[in-house]
Amino acid sequence: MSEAAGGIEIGLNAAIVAMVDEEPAVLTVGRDAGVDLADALPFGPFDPVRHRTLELGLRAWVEAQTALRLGHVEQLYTFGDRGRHARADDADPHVVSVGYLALTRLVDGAEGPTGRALAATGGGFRPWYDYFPWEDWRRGRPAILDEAILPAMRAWRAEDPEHRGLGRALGRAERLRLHFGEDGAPWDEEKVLERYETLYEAGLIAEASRDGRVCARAAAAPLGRAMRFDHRRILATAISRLRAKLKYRPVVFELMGESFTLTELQKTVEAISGRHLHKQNFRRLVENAALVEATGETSLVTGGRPASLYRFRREVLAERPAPGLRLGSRG
Amino acid sequence: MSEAAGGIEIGLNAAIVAMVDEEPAVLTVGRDAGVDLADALPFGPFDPVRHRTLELGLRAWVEAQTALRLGHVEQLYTFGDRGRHARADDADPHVVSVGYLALTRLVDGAEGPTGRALAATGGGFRPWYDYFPWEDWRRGRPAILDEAILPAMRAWRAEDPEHRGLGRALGRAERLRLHFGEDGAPWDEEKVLERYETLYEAGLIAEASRDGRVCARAAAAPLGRAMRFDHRRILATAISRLRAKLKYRPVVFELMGESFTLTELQKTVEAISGRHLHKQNFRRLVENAALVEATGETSLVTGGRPASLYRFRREVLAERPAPGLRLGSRG
DNA sequence: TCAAAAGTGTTATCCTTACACCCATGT
DNA sequence: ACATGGGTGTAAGGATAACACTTTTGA
Repeated sequence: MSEAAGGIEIGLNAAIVAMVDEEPAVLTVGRDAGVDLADALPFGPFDPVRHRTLELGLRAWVEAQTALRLGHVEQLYTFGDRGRHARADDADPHVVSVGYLALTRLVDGAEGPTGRALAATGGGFRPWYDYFPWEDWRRGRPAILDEAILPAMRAWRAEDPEHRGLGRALGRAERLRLHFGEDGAPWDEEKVLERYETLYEAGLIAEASRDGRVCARAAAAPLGRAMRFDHRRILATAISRLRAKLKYRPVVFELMGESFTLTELQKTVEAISGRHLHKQNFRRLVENAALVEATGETSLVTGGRPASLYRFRREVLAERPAPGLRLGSRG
Repeated sequence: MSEAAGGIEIGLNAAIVAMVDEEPAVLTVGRDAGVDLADALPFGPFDPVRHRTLELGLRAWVEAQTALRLGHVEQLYTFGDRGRHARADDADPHVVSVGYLALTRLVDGAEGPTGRALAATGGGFRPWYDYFPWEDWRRGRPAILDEAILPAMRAWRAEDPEHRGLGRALGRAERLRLHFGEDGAPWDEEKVLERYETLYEAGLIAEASRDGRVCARAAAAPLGRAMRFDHRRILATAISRLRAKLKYRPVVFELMGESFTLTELQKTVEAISGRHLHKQNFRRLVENAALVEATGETSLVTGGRPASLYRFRREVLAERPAPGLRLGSRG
């Protein structure tokens, strides 16, 4: 019980999310080291001598490197996987990495903190649906599902060795039903991680080849943009969490400006949850959740009738135990 | 970006939960080292050379040391706090600890794996409400709330330096309302961690004295049994998570035997969620969630009319996207 | 005058809550 | 017979889902 396993490093990985033109986007760093062609999430080592907590450590290096002001910051998961994190060779020091989700607001287009952020990291904000095109149902069912994913997944299901989950794990058919909505089952937008992991196992994700899997299909027509190490998995975790949290915590407002129209708010929620919402119901929802209040001003940039501007009512935090946008199945 | 912070150790802490006579109990290890008088959660170092993932590492040492078979295992949170984990002196190596929740079933009273588990660790399973007496509302509002906690917390609220949360943090009055149900607000049984942290901040938790806080009140009449380091915080996290998860995943069954009566199931759910449920509504809930099926047998040990025995329907896992006991506000 | 987007009112349906009553066994 | 716990039916209320329609601007 006293054998210490020394030589471990703690890495902090952050999925830093902001809205860029109605699109949820994530900060990626450039391929500065030239090690790999894929995008990576910003990464920083945790130094327990300088920082009292993991979150403070994260905030410190993010703010130092990117000049972004982080709003909501949330720990996602700690990964200790060998073979996923590091490349196959075992010589490098072991890195246990703690994944974080952070929300921020971009002040301006190209100037301001944001511009400097991009310059400093050599990367930039990129729409998260570039990495997960099958998660964007805002304009209906994504074509990639029926054209590429489901045919391949049905083949994978057919070659199922035992047609049933062993022990408590789900079998392939069940996972296809529950996570991908096969056989008329509903699509659950929160199951982003489950879908990613199932695709990974089925060998449809380019990253899986590093894990010693055959990726014939992945090589032929890659599903979404790849990322370094297991960063795409961290991003999938981040999206899952954000989509879930939206419903019981007012996190959207961390991504919005000071004032906004109800349509802008709806577009943001739609962008995050990846689905279309009914205008009328969404408005009533916001209304009787008392999440916002009118500023009295109107916005004329909409193209039609001017829209009232609203601001977030901070008071709800003190009023309601779980303030959020409890979108039903239709919103 | 390349400064490595070496010399860190990864510790794995598990809140291993099982039912002991209608009480949720947690495995604690004895004060073998004699270092501290308080109970501790079982702890093991993570050795990345021997174990591929954190969870496998955890399962390995738990099974080696306790002979328990773990069912559901779930990562809770990773703590890097200095000053909470380690004692104040900075000389010892930094430990980042990953908290886990694990559910298990005790096969027998004193023999079998359980007995050996107790013997091997020098500790045993102890009701979790020993550590959190204010969380047990099964027999109505706990007396300790009105007798000790709320008076002290009102005093703490009165000496609030700024009467309002600074920035996005909640003020003392709001926290008392939302987390402790002051001023007619409802009690939310999932806010176990929030309550513990508020009590900690208010100086009512014995453990806080190690963090350099004055604990006049804590010394006079300690609230609940203390634990070593920040283990009670990990346990609070575990209870919060389990209470929440109960509602959308069939985790209760990890704590039940193969077959059980509906009343036994209800008692277990009540024990975990810490509140009383209406019999009729609970039964209907279980019924149309299709979570169980009758075995055909009956139990005669109830004292009244024999009760039908049921077993968990594993098939729901494949049928429903979120099978659980969505207890409403009354159950 | 028309397109585009904002904003309002109303109804059917389901799920939650709550209540009241009957059944089978041991003592 | 009666106490004890097991088991069932049904009505009221509130939240959700879905519908169609009016209003105000710019071009």
